[in-house]
Amino acid sequence: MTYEITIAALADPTRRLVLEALKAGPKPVGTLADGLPVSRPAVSQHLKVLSDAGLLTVETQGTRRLYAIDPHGADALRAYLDSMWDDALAAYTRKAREKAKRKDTQ
Amino acid sequence: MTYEITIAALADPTRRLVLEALKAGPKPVGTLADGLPVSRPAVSQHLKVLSDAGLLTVETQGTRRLYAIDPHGADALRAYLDSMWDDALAAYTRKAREKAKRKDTQ
DNA sequence: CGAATCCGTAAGCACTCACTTACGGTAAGT
DNA sequence: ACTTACCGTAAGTGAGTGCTTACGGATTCG
Repeated sequence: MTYEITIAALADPTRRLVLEALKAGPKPVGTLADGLPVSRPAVSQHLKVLSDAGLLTVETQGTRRLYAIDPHGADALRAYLDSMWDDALAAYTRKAREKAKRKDTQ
Repeated sequence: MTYEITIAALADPTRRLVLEALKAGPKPVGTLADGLPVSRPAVSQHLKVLSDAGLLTVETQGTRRLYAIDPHGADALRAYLDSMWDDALAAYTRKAREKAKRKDTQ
């Protein structure tokens, strides 16, 4: 899964509430909607977005559908943040070191 | 800085392009705009959003303004991802272990 | 087989937001 | 002082999206 879709999925506050609710464990759609400030169809749409982003897993049990957090759903996003900010931090420290060296040789 | 603003700032593709461009080092607004598919005012607006999110630092040099990646800008977001998905992973492995145990005692 | 439950999807609407052009303000060069 | 370069902001517009109500499909229970 690409990290772009993951960021877009996490950008919505209601979808983050869904994830928070799922931290306690898998839940069906109706139960999730009861604890959220939006309607059940809205929750269903958010669950689709989160699933497409690879953040959730689905398990069908009869007419119910159990949604759960995918433990590896945020891996790509974490890798992106690491690559972006590790490079930035390296450039930062390198520049700071050069600055110190210049000051040293003066 | 709260992670919500960080996610919202990173959700836009053009803003991610700005960050990619700044990986090579600090740049003024005009130089950034030359390498991006949008106008200079658009870049200026994106830079404001990124700065408000704590992802960028600004340094004024005469009439020019040098923007650079803040090395600690994504810390809050990383902490959020860690707390959310470490818990999910713990719950997942715990459940898997219980499942194995049940199978064991059968 | 019929009723009820659980859920996803379609259609429509209001709102947000990314973009553009136009403008004004500040610092450097002649 | 005047011009030029660099930049932020205001105003307006169009596309994207999160929400609702309404509807239809699938499964379970009587």
